[in-house]
Amino acid sequence: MPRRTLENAMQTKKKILETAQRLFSRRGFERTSLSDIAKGAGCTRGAIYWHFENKEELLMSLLESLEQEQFGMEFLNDACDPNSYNPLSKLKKWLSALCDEKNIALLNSTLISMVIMIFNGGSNPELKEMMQERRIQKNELIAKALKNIVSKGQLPSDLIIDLAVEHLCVFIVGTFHRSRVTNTNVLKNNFPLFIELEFKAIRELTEEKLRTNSLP
Amino acid sequence: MPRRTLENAMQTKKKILETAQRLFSRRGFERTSLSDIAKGAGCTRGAIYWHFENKEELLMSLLESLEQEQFGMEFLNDACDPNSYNPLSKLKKWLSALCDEKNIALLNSTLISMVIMIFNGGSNPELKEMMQERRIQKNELIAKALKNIVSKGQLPSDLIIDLAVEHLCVFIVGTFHRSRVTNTNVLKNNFPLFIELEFKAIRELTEEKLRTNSLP
Amino acid sequence: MPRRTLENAMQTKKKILETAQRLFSRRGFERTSLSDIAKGAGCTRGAIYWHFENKEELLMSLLESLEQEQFGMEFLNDACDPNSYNPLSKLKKWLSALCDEKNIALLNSTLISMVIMIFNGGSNPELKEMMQERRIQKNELIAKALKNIVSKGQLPSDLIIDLAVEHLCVFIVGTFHRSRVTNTNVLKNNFPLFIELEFKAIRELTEEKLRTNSLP
Amino acid sequence: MPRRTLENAMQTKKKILETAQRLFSRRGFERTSLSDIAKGAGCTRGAIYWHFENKEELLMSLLESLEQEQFGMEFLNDACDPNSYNPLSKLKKWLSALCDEKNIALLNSTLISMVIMIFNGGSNPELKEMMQERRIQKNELIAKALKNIVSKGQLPSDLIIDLAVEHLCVFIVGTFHRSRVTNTNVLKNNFPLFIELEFKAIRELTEEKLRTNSLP
DNA sequence: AATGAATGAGTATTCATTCAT
DNA sequence: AATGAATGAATACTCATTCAT
Repeated sequence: MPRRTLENAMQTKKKILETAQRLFSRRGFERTSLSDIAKGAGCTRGAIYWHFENKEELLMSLLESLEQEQFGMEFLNDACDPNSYNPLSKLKKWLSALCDEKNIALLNSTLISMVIMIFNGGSNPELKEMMQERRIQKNELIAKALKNIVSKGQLPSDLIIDLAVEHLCVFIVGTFHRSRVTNTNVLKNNFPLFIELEFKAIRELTEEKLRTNSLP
Repeated sequence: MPRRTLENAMQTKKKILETAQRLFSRRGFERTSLSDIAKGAGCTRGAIYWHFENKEELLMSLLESLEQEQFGMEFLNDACDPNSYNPLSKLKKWLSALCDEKNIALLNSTLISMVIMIFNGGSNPELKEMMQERRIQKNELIAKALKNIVSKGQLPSDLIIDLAVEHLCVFIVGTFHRSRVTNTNVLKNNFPLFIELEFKAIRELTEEKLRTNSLP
Repeated sequence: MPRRTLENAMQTKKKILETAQRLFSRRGFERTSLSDIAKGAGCTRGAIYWHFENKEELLMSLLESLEQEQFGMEFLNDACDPNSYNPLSKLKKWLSALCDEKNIALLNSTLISMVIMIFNGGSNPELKEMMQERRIQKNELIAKALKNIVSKGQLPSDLIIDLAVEHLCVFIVGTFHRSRVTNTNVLKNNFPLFIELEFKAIRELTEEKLRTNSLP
Repeated sequence: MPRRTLENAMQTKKKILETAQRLFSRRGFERTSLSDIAKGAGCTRGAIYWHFENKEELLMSLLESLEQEQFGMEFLNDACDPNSYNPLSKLKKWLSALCDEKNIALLNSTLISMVIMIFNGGSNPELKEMMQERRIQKNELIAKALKNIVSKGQLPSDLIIDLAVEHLCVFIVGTFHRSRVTNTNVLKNNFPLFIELEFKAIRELTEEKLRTNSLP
């Protein structure tokens, strides 16, 4: 039963995207055939090719939608704003958003695992590079936020920014991946606590570094 | 020129395994064909089928060898030993091993990325479960070590073990993944420092939790 | 902006035909898709189907237009006219037309190559037969012209018509194909000369045949 | 029923080649699918891919075999040999070979029509260029032969080589194509005669050119 | 112990065609 | 008169697997 109106066409496209997301996440890009997607979306392979150039473009379309689903990025941007009154709290809010219900749901049920897989699998070098670049940009944003926080006196003025960024990244990445695989709620329930500890650690970073270095 | 006996056969098998490891790590399981492996190993597809049931079994053989390449596990076991004089230092040593040259090399160049990919991609459910189980076991081992350390008075007696395990795991997993993707040496060069900070955080965990909970 | 009536429709059809001619000639029938044609004509596939039954019918429409673009046929007809004063010069004029600028352009840039290709490729048997018939008709026309020329005393009365037709056809076909592939101007620049030589040869045909046959 | 011995494998390859030749000639390259060939050869598509890289390579293999089936090339080479006693007769022999039974059979029943089609159809630009080059080489060979014949005094010393080559080529190409499409035996039966006339024409070429040029 | 030949199912992609709007 | 959406069959090609030798 062919759909002919614009409305129906949009629905078809949406269904294809949804199915692709579901299947790519579940089985991975390679192991998902366009046949599978077509079957799942209730249309033919041909219909997919009407809406998308090819399989890769379908993936790219999916990834673009990821961009817009990023939670809490406004908080990170706020933390970089020199006019912000309390950038530290903004940064903490951003970290909190990483572990809230909605984000965890995103992590577990959607594109993320696909993205990780694509990134880890050697699949698409261009895609990989694109992601690498995005990571670097985010690191720079974090550095900027930290500098801003230091300038507001909320973190020690002798903070070694690179080190702090790295420590924060380890914490973020760890939280991210741990959230995906753990089956307890320990992390989720204690995330505010962990955040506090994280900033305590950052605050003591320089001092601790001096102490460590002075050891034999 | 007839290949003479066992010796040569073993060499063929070894070459197949090495090539498979290299290619699976680089391109992923799906995108690596037996033809590729055969070509890389200097034999024919048929030869692979002499040594392995099929492609999956070849993968499994590879994974078994992973087990034996785990670095530093003896330190974690030592940290659990009630007779150990200084279990905390053992635990620190285990953590250190995670970020030393050899382990980083392992992370970046071998099976690990393959495993992650296989784990993230839904390829093999049994494989996934097997890995989940191993993770739980390791968590329990860490819990045991922490309890042992507490009993030796090296960590506060009111330490909330679950919380500490989780915090440590976030740190470990974060370090692990961050090592794989970063292109700077910041993490590697400051790992001892990060470990010290980690234990400082753990030491303050309970106290901080009480303070956080008492907030409005 | 509504396309107003017949005028625009005709223009669309014309554009489709032009594009089809160009693309069929360039890439061949099989390798040209209706999508390509639609794109080239600035319309959609659907529009093509409004004007033509299907791809084959589009081709047939194109071929019909070939009929009318035949250059110089009036000269050949003139050469057959018993009332013609100088049929030989008419025949020469017809041959000349075969190699003039316009015809060469036609040969190289239009349907002809398509026709040859279709004819050589077994695509359409009916088409093939249609062309075969046309060739026979043309041969008969040439025979008629030669007889007329003989009757006017412009060629020897003992001319073996069949032989002369064949010789002329070899010359025509050779010129035709050679024009298409050569990249020099030698043929084009010397065509009048070649025509003179051709008739010289025809004039000596019978005599030469007798000589040849009398050899051991 | 899989074939396993070398002998059988060769037979399979041969059958594939034969079928491909037959089908390519009959229906053209594009319109012949590997499925058709496999069916005709009594094997699977996979078997074709065992013996040939892809469809194009299968075609190339076929074309290479054409090279070796070229009749009479030794005569053309002989005609170029400065030590040849009678190069003119060698050249005539080469022309004769073009129209003998065996060659005509080749023309009508084998690869030739495929080659023509491929050449006319825009199919493969590389293939086209390859053929163009071969044609140029052959022209040069003919020029060489004519010069040799002139040097032996068998053709006038003022012969304009380029012109003679072109005239000969028109004759050859015309004969070639006319042989393919005609349904009478006139050409075949009188070919020696036509050759004699051809050389008569060439002999008079320069003289005739001077006469033509001096016309108003 | 290993090769070389072959199978057959599966994959992405193309394209002529249809048809509601 | 023409569009845009969709179908479905066909196509070249890949690859895990089988098996006689």
